[in-house]
Parts: sequence; C-alpha cells; structure tokens
Amino acid sequence: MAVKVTPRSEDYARWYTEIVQKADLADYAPVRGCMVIKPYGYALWENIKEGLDRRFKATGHANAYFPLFIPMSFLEKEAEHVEGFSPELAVVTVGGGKQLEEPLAVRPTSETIIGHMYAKWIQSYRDLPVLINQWANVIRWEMRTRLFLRTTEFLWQEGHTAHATAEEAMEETLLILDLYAELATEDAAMPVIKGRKSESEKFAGAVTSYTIEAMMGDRRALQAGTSHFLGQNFARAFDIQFLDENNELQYVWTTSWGMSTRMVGGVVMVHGDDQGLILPPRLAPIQVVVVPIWRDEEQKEAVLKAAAQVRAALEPEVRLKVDDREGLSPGWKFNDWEMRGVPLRIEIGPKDVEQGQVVLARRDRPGREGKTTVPVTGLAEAVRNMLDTLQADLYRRAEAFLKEHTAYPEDFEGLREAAADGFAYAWWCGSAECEAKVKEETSATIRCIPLDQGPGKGRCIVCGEEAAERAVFGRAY
RNA sequence: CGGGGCGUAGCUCAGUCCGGCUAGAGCGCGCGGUUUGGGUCCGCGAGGCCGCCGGUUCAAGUCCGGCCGCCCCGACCA
Repeated sequence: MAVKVTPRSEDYARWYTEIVQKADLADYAPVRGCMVIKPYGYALWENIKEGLDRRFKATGHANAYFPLFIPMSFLEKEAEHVEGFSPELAVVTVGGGKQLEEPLAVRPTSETIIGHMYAKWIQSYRDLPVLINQWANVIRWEMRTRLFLRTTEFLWQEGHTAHATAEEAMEETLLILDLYAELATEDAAMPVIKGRKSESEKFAGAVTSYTIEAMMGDRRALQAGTSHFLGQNFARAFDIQFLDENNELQYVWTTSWGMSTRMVGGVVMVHGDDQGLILPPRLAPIQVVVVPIWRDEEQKEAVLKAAAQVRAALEPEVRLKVDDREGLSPGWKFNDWEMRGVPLRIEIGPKDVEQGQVVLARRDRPGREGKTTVPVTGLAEAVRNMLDTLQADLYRRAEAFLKEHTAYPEDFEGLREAAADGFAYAWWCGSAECEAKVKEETSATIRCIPLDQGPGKGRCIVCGEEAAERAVFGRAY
C-alpha cells in the first residue's frame, strides 16, 4: 500500500535512481562513479547484447578482443581524437612496482589500437572488408555519473570496420544505424529518431556521426547508439593502406559504432512508471511470473501442482518463474514483481484450480483493469498473444508520448517553448553560431539532423538565412 | 572544478545546537505463532570502531582542526 518510490512527477532523477536500485538492476560500487550490475540487471543487458550480437553476425561481423591498455602515443596520433578524449582518460603509470616507460591509457574506446592492428593485417583489397566487433568495458573519467546512463566504467560493444571505398564504409555506417534502430524499436519497444550529429556533437575523429535518439519519460533525449563514418582519418593516422586492383596504394575507409549499457537506463526511463520498471517482453529476463495463492496445506498442494502444469505448458519458449516463496502474501509478491517490471503475471488460487482457469495480469495496466481470467486449456497461446500485444502496446504508448511532445515551431520563441516540452523539429542553416545560440538560450542542443527530412527548404529558425535541413532540438542526457 | 546536502544497525533516519552514565526508532533480517485473491498481525531475538585521523575535556556520536567518501544541482560525455 505504502508508496516506496518517489513519483516521477515529483523528481524524475530520483525516481530513476531509486527504481534502478529497488528493481535490483544495479548498486553503487565503492569506487566513485562505478556501479555493480546485479544479476537481474545483467540479465537484461544480456538480452540486449544477444539481440545485437545476433544482428551483427547475421550481417557478416565477427567478434574479437583487443587489449584494455593502449599506449598513450597511439591516442595522440589522431588530433581530434586525442583532444576529445584526453580529459576523460584514466592512465596507468606504474606496473609491477616500477614506473612505466610509456604510460598506458585504459581504453576509452579502441579506434587507435585497432587501427594499429589493422595496419598490420591489411595489405591487399583482398583483405577487405574487415568487419570486427568487440564486447568490452571502457573507462571514461566523467564529471557527473548516473547509474547506467553515465558511469566511469561501462560495458558496450564497439564495432570497427575497414573498407576499400568510401561508399562501402558509408553503407556499413548506415547499416549499423539501422540495426541499432531495429533493436531499439523491435526489442526495446523504444521509438527512435535516426539522424546525423552536428559538427559540435560528433565523435572525436569522425567525419560524420550518426545516432539514434530516444525520448525518455521526462521528455529529454537519450543518445542510444552511435555509428561513425571515420573517412580516412584513422587510416592516415595509423597508416592502414592496401593495394587495390590496379596495384595502387590506398588508405582504407573505416567505421566504428557502439551501443552501451546506457541502453538499460533508456529502457527503464522509456517504459517505467511509479510502481517500478516495465520491461518489454523481448528483453525481460523473466517474462511471466506465476504467483500461487493458498490458505492451507491442501490448497497449497493443488495450487502448486497447477503452477507446475502452467510451467510445463509454457517453458522453454517463455522465460518463466514460479514464486513459491513462503511467508509472503500474494499482494506483497504482486508489488515486488511489478517493481521488477515483469510484463505478465499469472495468479493461480484455489478458485482458479477448481474452475480450470488462471488470472493473467499485465504490467502495463495497473490493478484490476489489467487482469483477465483465461482457461488453462490454450493458455500457452493466450500467453504468447498477450506478450506480443504487450510488446506492441509498449511501443505504441512510447510513440504516442514522443509525438505528443514533438513540435514544429516556426520562430525562436516557439523553439524555446517546444524544446522545454520535448523535441522540436526546426530549420537550421547549419552554422555553429546558431547552434550555440540555441544551446545558450534554451539549454537545448541539436540531438540530430534526421535522415528522414521531408520535402522542401526553409529559413533558419535562429538567423533566418536559407536552410536546407531540419534539425531536432531537445534537452539531452 | 563551482554550489548545496549528507556520513550513526543491512536500509531510511532521530540524537549533535546545549558534551554525561547502558546510543535509539521504523523497515529489513532470524525464530515461533497468525495470516495469504493488492505491500497481514503479534511476540522474542541477532545486529554499531556513531566515515577516518588528531585535539579540547574528568567525560566526545555531540565541541575544535584536518582528511576521506557519497548524493543532488551546473560546465564535459555513450
């Protein structure tokens, strides 16, 4: 009965932090800015990971592993790259009790060391393309950290590819962006906007950065995945050259792309409510929880037997848990599993056993409204349908929310209002000055220049000059 | 790095202003009973270097100095 979480409307940041901990996703570690991902949170990450890994492999990528330590000199080889990352590097200067000859950076990302290796591996156009991904941890010494959203150490995948032509590399960059968007929309039920980053927001060392941007429950933007076209910047810095069909020496074209444990935070913030998490069925570590209800031993036996039959009917297709813990009331268990965001609950009591039925309760519809009684015969079918419906409804709800808080302002005042409420699509001339002015006056930034532009031209919402593109403005995480 | 807050039981905190004898509550945990269709109730119990170091004092959770850490808000970032 008692509310245990700060309501979202009262303090969104606090709601988020509390929910992540109370749903057992993560806990603070004894090191500043670091967190422990607990088994339940890790299981959620593993499902995201599997969704990505499957898609990468289906498109010809292979996993490999590169070292955690990167010689400092490597990072310094690409001018923009070092400038972008040096403020947040962790550096090892002592090893085995001795001062190191060359300090080692703990990888903040692996373009440099992978570039170094690619230079060794690539000789001929026959060696291309190289399509490698790695699952790894990285360290970035951030000022302010938040569980999952920005931690000093985080887990991610980073893909690094090398191609013979610019076209092919660009194709790869956009292919990956599509895979990210697919994971977000289909698995995480998270609507996203695919777009290009502005110069000021792009990855340090990239020619062009692409992103998927999602709207969180507080109407702020979360960059959920990025894919970079690196041109020949790293190829030149690391001398990655190959002989083409005409026996001419050329630099390769590279890409890099990443999605991180931040995505877990995104799932929490897109779907969660004041009762706790709401997990999309495709990603939920537990899709269905069975809560047996009994009064005496006789009932207990009958109910648990029915629960076992339900389990047998649903497993292994459905990830299911029977909560047969003693001494906890059903109501307590309901709240507990709601906090953890389990999409579907099956209640089985003596009455149900008697009548050959169970009660299904869907997480996205609180209380009695979300409950339906279904016969045990054909339960598997009903559960499968319900999970599909839930997955679709979660997406629809998030999409409606996104649309509701997206505006198309015509003037600067309108932009100010729209950006305070959510996302604003507006014409932008492309100048850094206009971009900076918006940031300064509204605290909103250009989240991306959407790939999906729609027709026509307009005038920059800031300076009034001709503008060829619309940008999406919003306050960001 | 700037601003604010906080370090006392596993958690949330009271006690600190105004020093005092055996350091408290609620939740959680263990045991027994009672309950179980939306966070049952009762009893008993375990659990503390009061963040760390130093100082003042007959006496420090409490006063003084220093240090460390964490959280929140801003500037940087997946």
